[in-house]
Amino acid sequence: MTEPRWLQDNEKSTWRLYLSATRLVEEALDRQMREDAGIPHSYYEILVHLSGAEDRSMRMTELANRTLSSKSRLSHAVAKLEALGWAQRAACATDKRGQVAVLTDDGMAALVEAAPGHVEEVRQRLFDPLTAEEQDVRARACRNILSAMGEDPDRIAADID
Amino acid sequence: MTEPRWLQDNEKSTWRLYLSATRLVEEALDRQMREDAGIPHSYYEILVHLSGAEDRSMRMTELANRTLSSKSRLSHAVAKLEALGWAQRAACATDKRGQVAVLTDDGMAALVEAAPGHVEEVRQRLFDPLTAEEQDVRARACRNILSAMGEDPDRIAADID
DNA sequence: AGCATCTTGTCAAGTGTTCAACAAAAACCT
DNA sequence: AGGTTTTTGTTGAACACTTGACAAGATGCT
Repeated sequence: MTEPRWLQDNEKSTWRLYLSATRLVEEALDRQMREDAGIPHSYYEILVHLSGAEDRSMRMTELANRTLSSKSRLSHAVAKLEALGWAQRAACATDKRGQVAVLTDDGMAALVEAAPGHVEEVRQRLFDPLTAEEQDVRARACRNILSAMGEDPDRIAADID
Repeated sequence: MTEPRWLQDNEKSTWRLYLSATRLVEEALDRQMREDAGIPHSYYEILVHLSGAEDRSMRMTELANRTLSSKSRLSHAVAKLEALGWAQRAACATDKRGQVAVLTDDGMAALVEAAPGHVEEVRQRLFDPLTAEEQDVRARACRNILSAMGEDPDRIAADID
């Protein structure tokens, strides 16, 4: 067993800054969405992905992958959105095991209503405080981190599978 | 009502990369800690803060502030750590409302046991994939974001109140 | 075809978090 | 002093998520 690669003081600071910043941002986004639309930020993302899909619908598994969600989590989430009348489930035509989640008109309306406040929050928290160069470096850094975790940054950036 | 400042395509990509990277990192850290020590990453942070404090103890409210936690959340968390025998509550000498959380010897042992794996995970996910310059820019970016949210980056970086 | 294996989506139980309500003590007024 | 307001920390209920088990259907193998 080799000696752990402990963090240096400046690395500790970087680590604390990272943790605080990312958490506070996540928290701010979530709070804004809950106050504005009554749903967690992660549910909003489901609406966004559905709205951009063909027929406003997507297979559960694919939707889970794109929203970085487990199948179980997505299943619960869609159940909740269904109860709100913002999504519906339908049988999949080509796979009898399959389900597709569909964004309803009410769901689309809720999305349109919530979008401006959400975008403004994202801008204020994540873009306005950074210079263009810092934004570029951040994007590159995120790509490197994702690559190191076996993800394909291009796929994520373009939101395609 | 003015037109929302919608995100440009490249900003959308940046935003997706950021969201994916930060979430996957958080998830990896949490998973590692749960497998290694049986507690969430956020509970581990409590142990860390207590271990660095005078007498290995801290007032609940101060501990909540430093761990970016609500009082309620911390209260539940410490209850759990107490059940594990890793923390204890004690009355505060100077304020009869107050409680201090104390790290027990068992808690310290658990911390020492879990630390190497945790640090290694942090390194692999957040430091190894980035150049020194990218690390610097990230720290600066986090500072800017925190400042914009009304937090004091220096306080956070140094972990002092 | 028949049989094993994998995939899909759900569900129940357990865990962690938030929210609102609350009691007790401190701090702040005049 | 007496009364309001604030701070401190906990609690219970509702909510969100994870895990593991599961059934139904697809896929692969021979």
